[in-house]
Amino acid sequence: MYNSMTRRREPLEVRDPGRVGMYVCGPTVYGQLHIGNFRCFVVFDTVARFLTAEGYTVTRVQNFTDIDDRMIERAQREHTTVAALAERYIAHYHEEAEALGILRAQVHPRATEHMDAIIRHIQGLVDSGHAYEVEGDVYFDVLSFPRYGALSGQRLDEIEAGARIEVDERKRHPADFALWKHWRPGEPSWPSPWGQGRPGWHIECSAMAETYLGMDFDIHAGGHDLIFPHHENEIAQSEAWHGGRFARYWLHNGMLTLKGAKMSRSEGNVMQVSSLRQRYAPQVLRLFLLSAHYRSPLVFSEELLQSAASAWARLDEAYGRLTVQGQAEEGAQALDRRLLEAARLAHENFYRAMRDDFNTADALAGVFDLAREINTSMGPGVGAAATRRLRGALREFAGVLGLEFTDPGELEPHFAAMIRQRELARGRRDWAEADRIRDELARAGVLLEDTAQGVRWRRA
RNA sequence: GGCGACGUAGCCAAGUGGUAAGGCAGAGGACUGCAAAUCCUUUACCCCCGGUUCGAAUCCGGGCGUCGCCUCCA
Repeated sequence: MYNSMTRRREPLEVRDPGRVGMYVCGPTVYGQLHIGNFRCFVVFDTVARFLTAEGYTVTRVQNFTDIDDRMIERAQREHTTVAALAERYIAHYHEEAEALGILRAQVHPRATEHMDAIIRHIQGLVDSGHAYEVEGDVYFDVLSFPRYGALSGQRLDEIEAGARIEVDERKRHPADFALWKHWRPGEPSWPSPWGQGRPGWHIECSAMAETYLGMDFDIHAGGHDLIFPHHENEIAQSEAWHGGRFARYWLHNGMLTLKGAKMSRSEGNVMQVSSLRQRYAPQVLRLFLLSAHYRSPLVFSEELLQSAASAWARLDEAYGRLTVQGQAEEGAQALDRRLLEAARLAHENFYRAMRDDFNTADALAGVFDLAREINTSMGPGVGAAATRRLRGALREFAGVLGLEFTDPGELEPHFAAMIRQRELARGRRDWAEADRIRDELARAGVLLEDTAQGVRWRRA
């Protein structure tokens, strides 16, 4: 898998055999989340699912940033408290995440619930000379950490030259960043050795990652836009205090763009998951997000979602064919063998692709290949054992990708009776009656397909 | 100005040295009472110009273009 730190693909070598500790930078919960935010969570949920399928015990930690400038600003504007705002949008996250099939992380820590660890960490940095206090603010001293810039490739003199940083005369270097911010009227605050105040943005992730995963944990993941300064600063804070390595592998997903620019809450060019969900099945949204490699930028468009919807229908219908057919005691040997071979090949291709830096787009190709084989060969003559194997294979692939097939269930008896009536009508070439019944069933959500092997039904 | 990514068919997209997966859309065909679904066939000067190599979409150099970061950001 590709490691942003080394800019190379590397084999996964975990700290503790059989275990993967993974920290995903979560959202700041000041408002609705958009599909671009969720690309990250879907991608790394898929990574976690895959690593689990590979036999690792995965501990995923995904935080909520529930105290920062925007939260304070939004709370004041809405005449509510920061805490209430956080509760509302954490619930919002969970609702949308569940709809998208994102598994709960083992831990969803919140910054405000880890003040002790945060303050201890800042104190450690102050004590070891990596941070300094100015008028109740505490800043990290980037010049005290020689490796600063290793992840992002930024050089301190260039950062200075960039001149996009507002000059704060109190800081020793323009790139020094706040670990602790002094209290101002109307803001939530916590007591600290430097007076009432609140943590800066980056320190919470260091403190929480260390709390739950320790140093030198396996995978630190997040959006590509977090590389600098957020992740760079996390590394500096953690490694300056503890020494050693903060995280082994850094994974960054590409941005989702809309109208030629990164989808961003501050830019306003967003598509809310909540509104997309009204028009597209969660599997469709997920398939769309996984249709490109996770590190590539991805363009959002309705056309692509339509395309994903058609693609998902293809897979779902192939799966449906497995549930309503293939019940023969003794299957046609040649056909069974052919299908089992297709399943074996799909399995091989799927996992090879996923092992290659989580190449979901490539992995999906194997799934579609299997779907075509099912569409070609599946019929009443296929044995039950082979059918079960195919169903298991498809469900396994879907499970790794976080997709769930529609289970058509048993056909209700009165629908079955209607289908039999229609067959009788067709037998006497009473097309008007046959079409009438078909239309009625369609309105009830049961679609009929007349095939060479007989009539087949599926749900709309 | 600095750091980084990307440019493959109408659209999306995989493919890191041996003449191009997969999906969507289109066209033609098969099947069908019709419909739907499905299957088959079909569409690529791999951004441009040089270079390395027996051989390059893949490596190197130079362009052009798009995007991200350098400020809150998944």
